[in-house]
Amino acid sequence: MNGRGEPAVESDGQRLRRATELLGKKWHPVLIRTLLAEGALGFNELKRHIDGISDKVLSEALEELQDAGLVVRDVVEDKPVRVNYSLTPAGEALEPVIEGLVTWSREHLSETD
Amino acid sequence: MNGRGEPAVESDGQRLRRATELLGKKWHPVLIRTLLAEGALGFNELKRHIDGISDKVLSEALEELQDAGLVVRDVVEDKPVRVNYSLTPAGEALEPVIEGLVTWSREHLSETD
DNA sequence: CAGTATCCAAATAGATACTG
DNA sequence: CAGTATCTATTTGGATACTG
Repeated sequence: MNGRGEPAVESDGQRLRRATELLGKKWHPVLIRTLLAEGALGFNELKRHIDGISDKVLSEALEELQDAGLVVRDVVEDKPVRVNYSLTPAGEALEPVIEGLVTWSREHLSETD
Repeated sequence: MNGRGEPAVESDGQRLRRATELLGKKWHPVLIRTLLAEGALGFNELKRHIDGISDKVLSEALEELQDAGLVVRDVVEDKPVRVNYSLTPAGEALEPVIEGLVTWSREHLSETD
């Protein structure tokens, strides 16, 4: 099936691009790493962990991570409402990849750029 | 030493950011992956492997990868001159990380975005 | 507490044409 | 073959103020 030369399934190259595009966003890696280390956190809690991020940018980043299926948003109906953010299994599965990046960076990226 | 709270060495967070910033550039991962698979390649050769990249963008990307210490440029004095690009050990050390990303993407990133 | 709305600046990428 | 020069478009990130 599929008459012309178009690949029937997504290529590794495309997959790699989508993964690096996602992790290349300025705040995504540190957000994921924080949730890996701390478990579920509320919006402002997360914000305090990150340092330097604005409400708007945090809000956008969390939306993107939800859309990608890495983070779940859980609304706890209290007064005032509380919203918890935590990783999905897909998000948790990034742990070895992220640690690989940290290790690679430590061993091969000069500190003086 | 170092009186105030500034970290004496770069934190893992900063390292992670520098690594993902580098790999988050649109063409860097596929460039690295191509050089991993093919070894040394000339400018136009590399360009043919990539598909869709312009001279300018390829040229800039290669410069950035050299500056980061992942790629070496080797000028062969022929007529016409030939310039080979290949990976440094630091570049080659990315192989498992990149394969980890591909695998993670295949297993956890939905194809329908 | 958990966000939105605006407006703005900078970084990134691409098209196209030209050079030694 | 191996690039550089321009100009433009798009994407991303940030400051600030406001809302339920």
